[in-house]
Amino acid sequence: MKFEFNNERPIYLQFLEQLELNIISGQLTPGERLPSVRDFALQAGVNPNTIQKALAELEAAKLIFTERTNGKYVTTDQKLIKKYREQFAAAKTQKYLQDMSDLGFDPHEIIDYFTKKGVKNSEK
Amino acid sequence: MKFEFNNERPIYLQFLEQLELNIISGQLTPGERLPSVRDFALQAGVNPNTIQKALAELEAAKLIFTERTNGKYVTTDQKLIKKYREQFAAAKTQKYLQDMSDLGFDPHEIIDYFTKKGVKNSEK
Amino acid sequence: MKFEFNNERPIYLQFLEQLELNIISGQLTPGERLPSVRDFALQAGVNPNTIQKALAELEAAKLIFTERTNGKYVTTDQKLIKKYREQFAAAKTQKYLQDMSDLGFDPHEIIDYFTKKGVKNSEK
Amino acid sequence: MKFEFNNERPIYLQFLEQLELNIISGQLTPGERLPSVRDFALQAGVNPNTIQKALAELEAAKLIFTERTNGKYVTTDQKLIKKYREQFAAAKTQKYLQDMSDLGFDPHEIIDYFTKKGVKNSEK
DNA sequence: GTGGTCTAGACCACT
DNA sequence: GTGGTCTAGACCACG
Repeated sequence: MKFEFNNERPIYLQFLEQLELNIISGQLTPGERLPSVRDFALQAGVNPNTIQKALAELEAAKLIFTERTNGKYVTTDQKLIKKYREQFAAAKTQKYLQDMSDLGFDPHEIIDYFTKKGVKNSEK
Repeated sequence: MKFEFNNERPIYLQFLEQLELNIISGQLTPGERLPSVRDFALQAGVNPNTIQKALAELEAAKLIFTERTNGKYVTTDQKLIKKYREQFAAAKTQKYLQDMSDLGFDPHEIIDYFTKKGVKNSEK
Repeated sequence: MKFEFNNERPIYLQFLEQLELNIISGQLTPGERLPSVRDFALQAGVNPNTIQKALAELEAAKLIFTERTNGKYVTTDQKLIKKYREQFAAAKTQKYLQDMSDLGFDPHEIIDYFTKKGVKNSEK
Repeated sequence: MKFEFNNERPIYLQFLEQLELNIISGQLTPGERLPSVRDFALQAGVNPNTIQKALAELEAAKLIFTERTNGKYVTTDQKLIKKYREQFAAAKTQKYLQDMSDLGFDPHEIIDYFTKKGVKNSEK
């Protein structure tokens, strides 16, 4: 796993989001054991406290759980993962439509614009 | 004009973006005089300095200009506005595609997913 | 006479400096009658008050004088004009040398740099 | 570092320029850590906000960058620094030649005038 | 009345 | 301790 950060937003948030993405996209499989906080910190080149903070929030969201003394694991609740994935996709799509509509594109234009750009990508 | 802010991000940035959107979407016409800094501050319910900071950045981006002692105006450079509009749309689309792809949707799925949501909108 | 202003500095100052330059460079001859405040204002496209303020300062510097009810005239004191011209040139040169030296150019480099640029101009 | 201000121009601009000069003249080395905003404010005897404003502009110009919670640093992009140095020198030289020419000195006189003053300096 | 600058002082998130 | 944001309030030059 690779992590990249910029200075505009809190590092713990960026780490959190990138890890969350790895979980809900299926790149980390349900039940998989996570690296230790220390390892994460080394990998990402940040302070262990920063990792702690991020993992604590992911645990609050039930996307990971801690087994006492054994480490942290990706949730095995596949329904939950799917739910998050759906939520994410819906939210992003909603936001995208809103942004384009704010820009003055009407729905037809948005679809045109989008498919033009999208098709390019899909042909790579 | 209405302004709404949350406290996740700096107010001046949110104000800046909302005003920028009004300009590049054409809701504010080129050459139009903007409300005074003080009026904006009252409207938005924030301190005039906060408005000032946002407007200074928009001026640096050439989207508005100042006439000494007379007020601030939307740029009359329509090409520039169009350029920003294009950039904005491209960036948002790019980001949306990236987000969805990170989520594990492959390009065809994205288009399907999108058009499903998009078509709903276009039939309103 | 043509006047051009930008919005960064007070208009009356810019007008003042441009007029002063016209006097000490000899473009306006000693004793020459100046246009009326109103005419200046029309020519320059600014408020008559702005012109007044500038002319008042030039009068304080003795570069122009007022003949009651007859208008304003360029000073006839050629020594004074020459003195200003000298002062101006010395100040500008001094400042230029200071600036370049602050930039880390040593005197030889300055002369080289300058003559290179200067010669280009003189061959136009 | 010493800072001196007059009240003819905004303090933040004067501070900005003096710091910029220190960077492009090489007095501050690439990658060097700057004093904290608060320290600068104490040194210069002004409000931290004033310093902040100046530094924000230097950051926009890429001459410095911020490391979150750690401080601000001089850019490490030496090419950029050189570019600014060149621009500065060219602009100052251009302006000087323009000023002298406005004063009625023709190009040869300018060079004579300048070398007279310049040579004095170089023999110090 | 307009924008611009500045201060004093406060609070916040981050590491 | 760091930078960043925000407020309240003040003063100024300009036209």
